Amino acid sequence: MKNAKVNAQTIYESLKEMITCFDVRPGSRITETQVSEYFDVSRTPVRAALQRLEVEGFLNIRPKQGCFIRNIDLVTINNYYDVRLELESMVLRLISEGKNDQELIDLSNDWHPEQLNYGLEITDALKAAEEAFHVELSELSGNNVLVNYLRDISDKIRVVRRMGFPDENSVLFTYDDHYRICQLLLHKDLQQAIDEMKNHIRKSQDTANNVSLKQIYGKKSVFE
Amino acid sequence: MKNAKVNAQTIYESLKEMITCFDVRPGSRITETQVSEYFDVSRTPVRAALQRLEVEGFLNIRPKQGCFIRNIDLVTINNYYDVRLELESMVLRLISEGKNDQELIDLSNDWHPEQLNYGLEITDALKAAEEAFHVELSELSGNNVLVNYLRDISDKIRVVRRMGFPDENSVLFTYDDHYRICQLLLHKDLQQAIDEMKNHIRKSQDTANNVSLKQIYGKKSVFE
DNA sequence: GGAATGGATGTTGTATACAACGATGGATAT
DNA sequence: ATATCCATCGTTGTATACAACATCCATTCC
Repeated sequence: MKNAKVNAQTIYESLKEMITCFDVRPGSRITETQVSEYFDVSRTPVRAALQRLEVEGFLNIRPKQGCFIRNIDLVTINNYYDVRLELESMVLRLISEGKNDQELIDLSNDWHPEQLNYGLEITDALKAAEEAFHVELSELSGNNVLVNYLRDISDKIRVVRRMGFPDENSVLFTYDDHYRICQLLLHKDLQQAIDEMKNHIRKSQDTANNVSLKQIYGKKSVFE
Repeated sequence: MKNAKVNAQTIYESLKEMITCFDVRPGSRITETQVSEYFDVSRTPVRAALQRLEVEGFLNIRPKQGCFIRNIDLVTINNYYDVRLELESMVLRLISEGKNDQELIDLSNDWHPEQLNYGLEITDALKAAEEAFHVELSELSGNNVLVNYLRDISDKIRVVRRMGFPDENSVLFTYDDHYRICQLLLHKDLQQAIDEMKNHIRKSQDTANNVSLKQIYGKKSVFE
């Protein structure tokens, strides 16, 4: 890796990306020396990045032994989904009590099923946009604590969530769901908006549960 | 400070305690050198502790400038309380769907209004027990993600929460509330348990909003 | 043969020196 | 008097050396 402005921050971001995209295998071990040689820096900024990742729950540092990438655990993933369901419902409730109609209209238009702003292809950009929709929606709640927790959940379920696009049909459904939820909110139909959101999230959760984790664990790690 | 097994972990814990109890004033600046001299260690373990505290939101590290203790902000505190209300309701729902009757009975007995296990005096131990009750309750939900978020919330609202005991009466009410919530859950009366919990939490939130923050900001910082 | 021992190696934990950058204040020019 | 520049100092960021401990494996002892 070229040493173009590599610092603790960029190392942190790179490692986090590698971990959440499973470029390093869950359960595998990485050492500070390995990473520092990979990025061509000293151990100091690497340590900072690794320690932060440990606090955020992406890996586990065992004293004098090494850093072990956290295993995926379907029970925990489901726990995240359950909490997400509750918090996103809260988001909708707060939005319906506030007055952010213009922002809601904009968000709604972004996902208009006839405009297909993000295309129909299953690209990384589309998946990122799907994730961003939920974050932007939460920001309309006006509760930043809520936003931060939902961001954290997004980080933790990213991989399995991105497997929730098996075909183009699922993409169309996403446009429909997002658009409809916004419209229901605009028409102050909170309860149905919540129901739609729950279905929307449960769909993603179901595919997560059906995914064979073998395709994840089969990948080769970057640091091997 | 004597150098008896002072390491990054203990520095982290000490600093966190100081910050959440306002032994260091919000908004004030501390430097790595200050802290390292205070604990009589090098900057290295201090940096680890400070960086962790930054990730957890207790302070803000400005490059080449210093670490600034995060200010208390009543809006954010209220945001935490609002999310807490939602998540503790979820806890009750999950408990009512599970089967942890024995643990519930134990917890209930701990707070029996006629036994007064934790006394009537407004001590630190009592306040810690109040906090522990909610954590232990959440653990009965079986959802560890939920437990972690509630722990985080506890950390963030600790100070204002602990001001929610103005007199002995409030202590008695705490026994009543805790006991009643457990009993309602045991009798599968979920909705009323949730209502009681909401009242219980709102009481704490109200006192938080009425507290004059001056008594917090008036304290003298340890590192000055 | 099996268990205990001891050394070699690898890893994180800590101390320290230096680098990079921001802030401050005084000197100087206009 | 005011604005600009420059040097100094303080602070965090990084590199590196060393310390402490865990693990592994060969050797030794019974």
